[in-house]
Amino acid sequence: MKHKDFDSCPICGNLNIEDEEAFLDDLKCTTKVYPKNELIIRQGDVCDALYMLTLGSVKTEMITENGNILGIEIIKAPRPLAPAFLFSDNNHFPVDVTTLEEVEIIKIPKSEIMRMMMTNPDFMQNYLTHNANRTQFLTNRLQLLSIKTIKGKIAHFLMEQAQDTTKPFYINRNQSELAEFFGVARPSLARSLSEMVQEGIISINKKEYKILDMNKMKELFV
Amino acid sequence: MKHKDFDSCPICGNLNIEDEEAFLDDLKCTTKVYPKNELIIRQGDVCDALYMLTLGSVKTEMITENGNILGIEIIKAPRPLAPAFLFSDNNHFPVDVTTLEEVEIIKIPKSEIMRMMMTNPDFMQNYLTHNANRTQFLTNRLQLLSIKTIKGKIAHFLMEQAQDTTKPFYINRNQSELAEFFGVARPSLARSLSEMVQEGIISINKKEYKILDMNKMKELFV
DNA sequence: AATAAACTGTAACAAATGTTACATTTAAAG
DNA sequence: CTTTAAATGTAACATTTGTTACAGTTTATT
Repeated sequence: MKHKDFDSCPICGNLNIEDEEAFLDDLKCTTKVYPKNELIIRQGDVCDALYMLTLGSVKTEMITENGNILGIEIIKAPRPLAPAFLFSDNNHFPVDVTTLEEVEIIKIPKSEIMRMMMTNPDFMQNYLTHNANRTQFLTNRLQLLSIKTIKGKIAHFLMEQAQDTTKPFYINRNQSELAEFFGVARPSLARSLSEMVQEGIISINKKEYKILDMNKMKELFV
Repeated sequence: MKHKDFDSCPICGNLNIEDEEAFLDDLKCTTKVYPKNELIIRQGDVCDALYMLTLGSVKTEMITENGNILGIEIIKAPRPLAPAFLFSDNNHFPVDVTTLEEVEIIKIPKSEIMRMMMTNPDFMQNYLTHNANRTQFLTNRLQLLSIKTIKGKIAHFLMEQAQDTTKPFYINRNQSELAEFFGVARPSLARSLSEMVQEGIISINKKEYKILDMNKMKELFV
């Protein structure tokens, strides 16, 4: 048994071939196919197994991969559905999950996941890294969202993006995307940006940004 | 070697005594004592080991345990300092950490943590659970913060707190604490609350809340 | 029971952001 | 190069929230 997209799975990706074969044959799990537009996981459902989406795509209200919030997130195979919640004390799904097409889901019991981790260091490393990345992402979003003013968010974001804060750098998102990322209205963002330019804090040329006044920049984090 | 507060550590707490002894004796780690008011970890530092705070307390700018944001978080021993970041791809500390008093920190290499996990199922379970709880907490905060209006935040929060939405329930935080939790000003919260009462959506009696109109409640999540 | 402290309600006003609308500029498609 | 669509700049106004201040209420302390 060899799965088509096994390699691109964030958790099972880097395992070597031997392991992959043994891994899947060995795994006590149930595979299930769901039709299109079916609600497969309800908010509040107990999460006692890892749901690995292996074929198709589902949608869920969540924080999306590219950082937008409370939008509909579309998850495409292969990806685990909520790997972090499997081990939390309050192990309930935080959201509904609905299929967008016919999907295949492998349901792996928690005990099996733990066994795999104990026996396969790469698997454990991948699992931990995947969750760690998610945590870091969430922390970052939370820091950004907890800044009250739009100018503050801009300042935080730009300082994070600029490797060298003395040189110009590129942001490859347009204003609409940035506004959505910040959770603010597009014209409001534009106003704040142009004010920051007028105040001599930054300069903008298309998608090239430059920080001109670091002190004023830092004052914006109130 | 037996550590005083070993049992109250979220990760090493539930291990049985045998394990505890073997565990600590066996562990290839370095213990270090830092004086008061020293910056021991800088934002951006590479995080290649688990920093376990075993004695004393430190402060860090972060999301606090009780949910307040971008405030100064005070961490008291025993607790790991940033267990999630150890395994993330971009393994850098997101914040500065400064000692508040003389502290003792055990620095455990990543490889040792992995070895412990492989050999000690309880340890692995604890580590995973601790990180999972953190993730769930962050997701929850993010959902709350991403609601734009104060009334929306209130609605979200109350619906989460009420086990049975048809019966009255208690919130044991006062208005100031709630306002801080929501990241809004106290008088603004009071205004929104009293408007929701006037509109017949909820009733409030001291710290007893009741949801009166579920439909109007749900309309607030715009 | 008296006093002080903390908490709550509320009002007037300031500030920030959202909304709508439209002109202008830039990028993409033909 | 022309035409069209997308992105940006900006203005007027509405709405929400913050700020400050203070009075009324409740709770804790003595």
